[in-house]
Amino acid sequence: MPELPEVEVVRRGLAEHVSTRTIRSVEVLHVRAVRRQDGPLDAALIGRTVRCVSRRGKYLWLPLDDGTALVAHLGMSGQLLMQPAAAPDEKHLRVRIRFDDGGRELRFVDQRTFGGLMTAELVSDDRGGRVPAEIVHIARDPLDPDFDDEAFIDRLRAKDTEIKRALLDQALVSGIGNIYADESLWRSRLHGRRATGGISRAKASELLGHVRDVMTDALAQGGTSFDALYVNVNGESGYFDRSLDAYGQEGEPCHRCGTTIRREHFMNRSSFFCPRCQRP
DNA sequence: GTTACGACCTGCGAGC
DNA sequence: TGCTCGCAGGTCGTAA
Repeated sequence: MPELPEVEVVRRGLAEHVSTRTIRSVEVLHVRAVRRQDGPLDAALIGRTVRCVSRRGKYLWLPLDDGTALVAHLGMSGQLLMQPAAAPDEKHLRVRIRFDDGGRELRFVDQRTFGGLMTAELVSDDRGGRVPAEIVHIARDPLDPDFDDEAFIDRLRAKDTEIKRALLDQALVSGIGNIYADESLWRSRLHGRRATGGISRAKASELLGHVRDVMTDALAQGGTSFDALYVNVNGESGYFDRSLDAYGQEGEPCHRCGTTIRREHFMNRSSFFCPRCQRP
């Protein structure tokens, strides 16, 4: 489950490998990987030069020299790999992009096909930055220098829903998935089913601080990897899974109070929490 | 306008 | 050994 730290690891790796390179060919091996693309992907990309690599939340995009961008979302199992042309194809290779310098090619590999690539026009956001039109509804993420803490707290407390549901709402705050939602709530001693309206400003601010901390910690360790699905552009795994306090810890003692961590179903997924530290 | 929920998809492990 | 079923979960479309 690539969340913000994992996507940022990928962005940094891509930036080293694709900036200023010109696309020579595009090969789509699975149509579902380009289901959100309007028109042929190759026609939109061939001959275009990549300027840099940008990110908002879990979305990555490569601004191109014609004012458009190649947008990527990794979904649950997507990988963007830089591979030598001679390297054997991955089992779940979906899209291959070659560059005119003949160097390493960019491969989009995705087992569960929840991720995908598309091109989009770049439009201005609320601060004058340029973002793909398809993702203007995605909120800034907590590591974005322009993230507005006070506005987030206001909108969070104004919502009529549960706190974990709000954390996973990418239109409110982006980049948080199931893993870091559970970790942030554990650090904040909040149960995910707590009503957003009942959260004080101070508690909401504390929660936001923990969201930032857990993401920063994960980023420093190369992200969270449970298996070979979650890797950087060189196919290497991160180590943050060894630092998790709640997610995946069902049956283990809470690192704070020793109470057994429990799991419950919530929003068609699993939530992990300490029943003593995080009371509903 | 806001919220909730089902569908999408594939590989793996458990159970029979 | 082989089959079935549940589980993992991010995003979007639709219903309420």
